[in-house]
This record gives sequence, C-alpha cells and structure tokens, in this order.
Amino acid sequence: MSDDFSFPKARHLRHAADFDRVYSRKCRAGDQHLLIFADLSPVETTRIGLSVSKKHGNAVKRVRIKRLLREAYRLRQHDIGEGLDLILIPRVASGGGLRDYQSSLVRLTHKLRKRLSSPQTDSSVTTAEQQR
RNA sequence: GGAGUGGGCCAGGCGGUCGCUGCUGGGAUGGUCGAAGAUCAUCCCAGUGGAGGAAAGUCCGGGCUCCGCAGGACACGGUGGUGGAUAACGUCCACCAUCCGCGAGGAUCGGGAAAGUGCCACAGAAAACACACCGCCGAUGGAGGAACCGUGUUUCCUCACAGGUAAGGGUGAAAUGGUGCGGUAAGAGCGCACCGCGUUGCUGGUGACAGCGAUGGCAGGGUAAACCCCACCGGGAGCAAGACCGAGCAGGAGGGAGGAACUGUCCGUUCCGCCUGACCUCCGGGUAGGUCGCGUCGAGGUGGCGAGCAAUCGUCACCCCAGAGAAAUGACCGCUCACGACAUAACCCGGCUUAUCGGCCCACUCCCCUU
RNA sequence: GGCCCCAUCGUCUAGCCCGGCCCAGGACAUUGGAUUUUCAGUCCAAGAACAGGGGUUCAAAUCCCCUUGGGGUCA
Repeated sequence: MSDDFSFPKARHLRHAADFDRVYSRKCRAGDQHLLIFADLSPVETTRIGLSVSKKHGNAVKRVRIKRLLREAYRLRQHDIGEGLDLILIPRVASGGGLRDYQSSLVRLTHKLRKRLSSPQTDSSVTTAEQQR
C-alpha cells in the first residue's frame, strides 16, 4: 500500500454540499503558503478540494497552482492518513514551490487531525458520528 | 553587402521514473435479471488518443435549442464606393476614387449637405441669408466754384446728393473659384489663356468610373462617429438554451381507525393519531442530485486534379483527430539548443480585434560594391 | 460559460443624452491665513481629477472603436 501514489477521482472533494460542510466546521490552520479547512470524512478515505481565487492571476497560473497542490498531496498522502476532508487554499503572495506545499500540507494536517480528535473522547470517528 | 515591403510556417527537442483522463480489449469483486449470458458500479493490466495560434476579449456572423409569429405599416438597431465569394457577416478577394511613399507597397465608418432642421465658442464688418458696415469710384446725372480770343452740348477743381462697385477690410479651422494678361471712373468671368467646377454628347467598362469633345462664366462653407434622407439587412433569448429521470419537503384525490418502535412470535410498554385525518395507494408540478445535449461524420482534415486574376468552388483518394465536469497535459532527473513569450478548449463553426520570446522560408523594391 | 452595467480631485458626486462659455463645478476632508488668551466654530485662500490608447471634428470629459480595471445577474 505504501508504494501506491495514485490519486483517483474518489479522493477528490466534488460536491457543493461537501464544501459547505467543511467550511461550516470552521476548523482551519494556515502558514505563509497554505490555508486548510478540515473536517472528518463520512467515508473512509481522505478527500481534498482546491479553492484558488482569481487574485492568483489568469487561468494558466491558477491551474498550475492546483496541479502543484494535487501533486503535493499525491506524494505525501501516506504521511497524512485517511478519514479527513480537506480544502486547500493557497496564499496569494506566497510563490511557493512543490516542496513548500508538501511540508506545509503535512505539518498543517497533523495539527488539524489532533484538533479534530481532541474534544471529548479519544475515538474521533465515534465523536463525529455522535455529532452527526 | 545594406535598408525595406508583402505573405506563409513553427511555437523547444530526446530519454527515464511517478501520476491524471477518454476509448478499445482482457480480467477481478459486488449488485440486478430464472440459468447460459447480458447489464451496471468499483478496481487492475495492456494498447491507443489527449489544448491554441491566438483556446483570450466577447466585437460581429451562422448552425443548434426553446419561446413567439396571418399579412402589412411604423418604430428601433445595424451596414454604407463597385463587382464578386460565402451558410452568413461589420469578413475575404478583385477593381475604382482620394491621400501617403523614390519604389515594392500602404491607409481610408469611402452614399446624400444644389430634400429639410440644428450647431459653428473666441475673434471678425459678416459664419451662411444676402445684404448691411468700413472702404473704393463718382465715368453718368446733380450741386457749388474757377478759367477764357472763345460764354459753350467747353475745360478744370470741389462735394459725396443720387448712383456704381465687390478689388481690399487686423480675424478665423473655414469668408461667394485660383493665377496671369487685358479692361475700367473704380471694379467685377466683364473678356481671354491655363487649372478647378457644373451640364451634356461620344467611346470603353457588368459597374464604381475613366478618356476625349462640346458647352455654361460659375451653381457655391463645414458638420450626417448631430437629427435626418436614401438603399439594403435584422423576431426574442441563449447549452446556466433545452430534453429525460428524480430523493426530500409541501400540495391534490381516494381509502382510512389504527400505525410505528422495543423483538422472530404473543403479551406488555412507549410514541404518533381517531374527521383540525396517524397510516396506505394514486396524481401532477418539480428542488437537491443524476443522465443526455457533448464530439464517429463536421460549412471536418490531408493530398492530387480541374475552373477562376483572386477570395472561393467542383471532383477524386485517404483519414477519424481532446471531450473534462471543484474540471485531465503535471512533478522530478539527465542531455541538448536559438535558454523557452503570450496564454488553458467547456455546445460547435466562419471572421475581427488584442497579447506575444524568438526562429525559418518565399516573392518583390531601393541604394552601394565586384565581375 | 453566457448576458448586462460602470469608471471624473483623497472620498461622495454635477457636467455627458443635445461637443465650445470646462486648463472641469459643489460638498466633506487636507494645508495656510484671519478671528480667539487657547481650542472648537466661523470667514478667506490654496493644492488636488475626466481609467489608458486611437479615430471623427476647427474643437472631445461628452461622439465612435480598442484595451485595462471594477461590479451585477443567470444553476
């Protein structure tokens, strides 16, 4: 499993309802390259969504940032683990490369996972189920 | 060799590893159908395809879809030399006119201002109506005066009264053809020559128009990207169009006194109901969402031949060439070179405009040098 | 993706339709001065803009075209 770096469509966050759920959870973390919203996923896998505003430039520049973010997740997905829904928002003036996005992604998701797991009980999944 | 004009083409290349996506073939797991098997969903393997010359801006035109529509007129909007091309166009081609360039060539929203209306600041006598004003003249007529071998139908002077003129009038973007000669009291196309303009005839051309001739002394400022007139064109909205399926919630019709959970059954308990209707069946509209529209067939591409000056058209052969949907072409490494610009299809085409690192090719013009 | 609208001093705006008196007017703000023992207030004065480029015209903030930057709307 650890040598599988594929990134199929099931790992994309695709529906407006999913985006609204993650945004309304209001659990976010950021550094100079990225801002990440997170929530526990109703499915077993981790899914990511991308939001790149028009302030980043024309379509070529925005699509390039999305590709870098997907590539960063693809290469480091085993350091992140399963069961999260993430929305990645790049900072406007960061100018980050692939390595910047990789390190930011891993560090911020670990922080977010700890924060999502900490309230009340140990088992994060059952907590999420009870809340839902 | 230098300077330049017009047109066309390319848009880094090769290799390796990981990854995304459409299609085809094979396989695995699960669901549905009575089996063989079919079909759907997910995944794996192999093969194969995978952005642009502007994909951009959305400035025009068309296809396509829905809505509207007997016909006509008006309004509104657009186009604007002529002829052709085209599905159509505000596009393209050829030609004409005007302007620019020594030239190859380039530019032009290029109908009408002798249909009408409006506007033309400041300056200027006057801004479109021809005069008036300042001027010039005063030949002719008039008034006054002077001269004389001459007493006159004489000559000269003055006035600016009648009158004649449009040469000139600092301006202005623009002022009633221009230059020259003659002519006159002063002047004036008043006369003449050349140029410009109008009318008209002939010739050439499909036509815009051109050439030649005759004739008229001359019409008459600019602005229509001001209203307008003329000719031609145009129904409206747009794939988030539109078609199909369709949870949930609410609604309607019929049935209806029970229904649901704890539990497989009975008992029991709890909850929701008993005409202000729980629950069941059916119905239409249709939200979230999904499928199609949507890329195997097109105003399609490549090559040949033919028609045409060309745009383009005809014909023959071959080819199938992106199809996503929070949205696919990327990441890393190595080599190489001119060290890589602008910029990512979203229903599809034909154009225009704008952005752009550079490189290559063809045709032509001018200047210089050598043979 | 389609359709539509807007752009004027630091800010809010007038002028645009119908071109000229516009090197663009007003309010608030800023700066300087006067008044006042000082501050506030009041009065006087100054600076400061037609998004950019091209065209039509004698003349453009205004008319036409292109570009840039904002905004709205349609599931």
